[in-house]
Amino acid sequence: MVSLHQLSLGLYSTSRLLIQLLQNILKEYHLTYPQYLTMTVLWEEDSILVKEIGERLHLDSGTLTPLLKKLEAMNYVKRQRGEDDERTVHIELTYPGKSLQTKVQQALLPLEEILNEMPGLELSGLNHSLQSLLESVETLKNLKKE
Amino acid sequence: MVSLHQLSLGLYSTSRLLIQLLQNILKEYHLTYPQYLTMTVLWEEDSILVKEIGERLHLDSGTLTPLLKKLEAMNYVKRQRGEDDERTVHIELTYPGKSLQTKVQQALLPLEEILNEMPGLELSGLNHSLQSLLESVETLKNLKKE
DNA sequence: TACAGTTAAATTGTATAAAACTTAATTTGT
DNA sequence: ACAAATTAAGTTTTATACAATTTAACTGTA
Repeated sequence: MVSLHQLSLGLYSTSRLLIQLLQNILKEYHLTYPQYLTMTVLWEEDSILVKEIGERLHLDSGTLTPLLKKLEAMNYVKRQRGEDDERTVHIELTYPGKSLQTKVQQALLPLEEILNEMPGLELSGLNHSLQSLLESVETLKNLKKE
Repeated sequence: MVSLHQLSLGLYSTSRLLIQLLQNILKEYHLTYPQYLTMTVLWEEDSILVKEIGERLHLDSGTLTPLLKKLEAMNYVKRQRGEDDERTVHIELTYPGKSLQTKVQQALLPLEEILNEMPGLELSGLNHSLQSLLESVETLKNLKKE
């Protein structure tokens, strides 16, 4: 039986330390990690609702609204009320926001390569297990909602 | 080659969602997850320096100082300046802090069992890979310090 | 033994997270 | 049609994270 304590501490520590490495690279582009994540969602699919960004990153409006306002202030995104449904806000990339993609991805490549070549690390297996655990945890969260 | 983006997002999401499940249980004891982690360190070794707690949890004094003051306000720990070295602060469990251990661990057991029995989840392998990645990331962080 | 360098906490400032609540707009059930 | 329920963002509050700076205390060494 795996200790829940050890598993959660491992996830928590590894996640935070890896993000620190990433932020070190991202700071050159004035992006925090959650801001970068938001941009990656938009690079994959432009013009998307706040709610949809939240679903993909598991973040809610309390986190995203101020974050998106900062990205707007940096002129990386535009925010527009939906015409059909006035409750929604559509997020669109600006030209500077789009051009950022290549630069940021290039800047992250060296770290990606170093990690993939790290001896004794089997990242694809880890990645796969993580997705399974994520699904299980989501299932449990939804169960408790009833 | 495993995508750094996908790996970090998996770690980040899974960590946060799992912690949400844990907080749901911990709130009955008025503990947040980082406060719980701090208590687990003290349950393993009582009377320890802030710096040592920080090393085990990878947290610095900017996070721990206010957190420990809250635990002190709840009467779970005592904070004492070192007599030999006035710069240090020793953290000790109070009696209520010690008694909390059994209660909290009991309360977490059901979730631990559910996760261990989740079909398709191989937690011990995940746990092992996580520790390897954590070590690699620590190594990289230390390299960059130079 | 001065004293530059280091160390441990604390403080400051910025940016998340997430629960709880509010507001405005849309949907639904009858 | 229309009141009730739901939904999407935003706001508020509390608690991290963490970089950067500050302060006080300790240490090695010329």
